[in-house]
Amino acid sequence: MAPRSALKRQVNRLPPERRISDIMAAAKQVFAEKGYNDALITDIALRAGVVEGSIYRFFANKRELLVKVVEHWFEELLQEDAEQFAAVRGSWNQIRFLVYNHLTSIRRDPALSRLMFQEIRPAPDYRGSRLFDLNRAYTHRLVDVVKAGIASGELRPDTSPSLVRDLVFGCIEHRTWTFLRGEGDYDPAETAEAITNLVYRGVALDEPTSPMESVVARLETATARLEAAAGIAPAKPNSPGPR
Amino acid sequence: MAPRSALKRQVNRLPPERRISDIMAAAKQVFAEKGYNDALITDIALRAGVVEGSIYRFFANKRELLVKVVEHWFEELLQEDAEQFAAVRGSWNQIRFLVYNHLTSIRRDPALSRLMFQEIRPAPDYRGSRLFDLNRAYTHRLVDVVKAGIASGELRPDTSPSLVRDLVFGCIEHRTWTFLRGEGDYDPAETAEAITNLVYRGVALDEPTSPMESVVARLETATARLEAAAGIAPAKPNSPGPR
DNA sequence: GGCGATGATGAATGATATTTATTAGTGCCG
DNA sequence: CGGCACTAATAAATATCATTCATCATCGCC
Repeated sequence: MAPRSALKRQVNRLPPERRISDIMAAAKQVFAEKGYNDALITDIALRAGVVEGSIYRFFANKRELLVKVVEHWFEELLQEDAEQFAAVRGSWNQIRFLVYNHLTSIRRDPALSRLMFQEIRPAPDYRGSRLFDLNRAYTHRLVDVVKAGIASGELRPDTSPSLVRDLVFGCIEHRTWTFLRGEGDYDPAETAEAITNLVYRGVALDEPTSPMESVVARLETATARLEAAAGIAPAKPNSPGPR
Repeated sequence: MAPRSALKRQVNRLPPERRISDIMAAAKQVFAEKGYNDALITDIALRAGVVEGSIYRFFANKRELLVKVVEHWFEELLQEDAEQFAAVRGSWNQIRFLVYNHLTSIRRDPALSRLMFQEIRPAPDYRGSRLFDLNRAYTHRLVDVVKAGIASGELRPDTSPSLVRDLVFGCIEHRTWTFLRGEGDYDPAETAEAITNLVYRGVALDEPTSPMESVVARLETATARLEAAAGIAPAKPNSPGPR
């Protein structure tokens, strides 16, 4: 066939790992700035210093690139606070820690959180994907907390751990949509405290009694309010649940 | 310029209202079946018996068409159960009614619910849109329930109504994602009961006591289970209704 | 029964993701 | 050393839609 061009071509000779990470870094920026649909492969290629076609050597298509970028972010998220969490004692403090952490993660990376909620999770191939497993591990910490709380006799034995998980993470996501659309802000400490109190009352046999642990306390910006609320609570034991 | 075609054209002469409703009906089907992105204007036009260009006489673009379709659906949803709800007494029953209704609406129209959650709500122009107002009205009923419950002394005075709203609707949406992706199902009655009990305990001064009202009971698909659970609850009459 | 006005038509346009023919490098074998 | 085959980068071409617009069918009016 006829030659397509007579121009001399510049060839990018960086090693593949480097080009991949350049592409992913560029993609992360562009997806975050413009969202999935408005992010152009051309933009990403330009910012990564490669040409469109090169992206397709490493990623099957635009969506796979998105998935890889979000996976990478989520993996970091998951590791970040594992040892901190291990030090927290008591159901109330543990729930609060996880709520606070989630609120903080969303606030730190609203654009990627949005991509996760809006583009990744609703997709029909989400279940079975790596991100599904990662997210499961992430939210499962709360399930374990509830199970442990039941086992130790602190929480009602008829509590459904997965329902608590949906209650907590659902509430957080619902509450953060305004922020995710760029229309407002929230105080993670204050919000975490309010959510935790409400949920804890729903699952505990007694009102919160665990001492505020230092790990958690350090995260607080509204400690005074918290202690006031803890003082109010009437300590009335509950009847055992249905079934 | 040169004529574009020598073929005789068939002209659709239905009245505009009819063509608009045909287009919206077709769009509703196609969006529901394929989702926003994979729905082609060509498909919609074909199914509506009009030509692509005609759609643009009535709708500025594909997205406006989507918004109008979802608005239409949501408006019906909002009216449907207003008088039913008015008959429900007691915070527990009211919360349960709203939760049950939402779970049922999602289950009845998963595709449109998805479009609402995935395409409409995250958009930057959502706030200020008609759907924002409609959704606000929809969820505000729960806010009113909580406010009334506080006023009547049934619920804790330090309860945040908007937090309860986010807790409840967030939980429901989180819990329904599996179903929305077409991967499972749930029993609205059972789920509503579980959510309501958990949330109610978090906000109530005492354990749930309202009798199951007939309006709610009629909606049940798992009546037996519900009544068993109700049998357990200590029968203590409630303070009078809202306001 | 011609004459504008109205609005329906569907081919053209434009924007983008993706594919592919082509070519720049790279190293091996003679 | 110098062609030669292989790999991988390039950018032009293609494919897929949403959207626009020049044209024309139809209707009401005279």
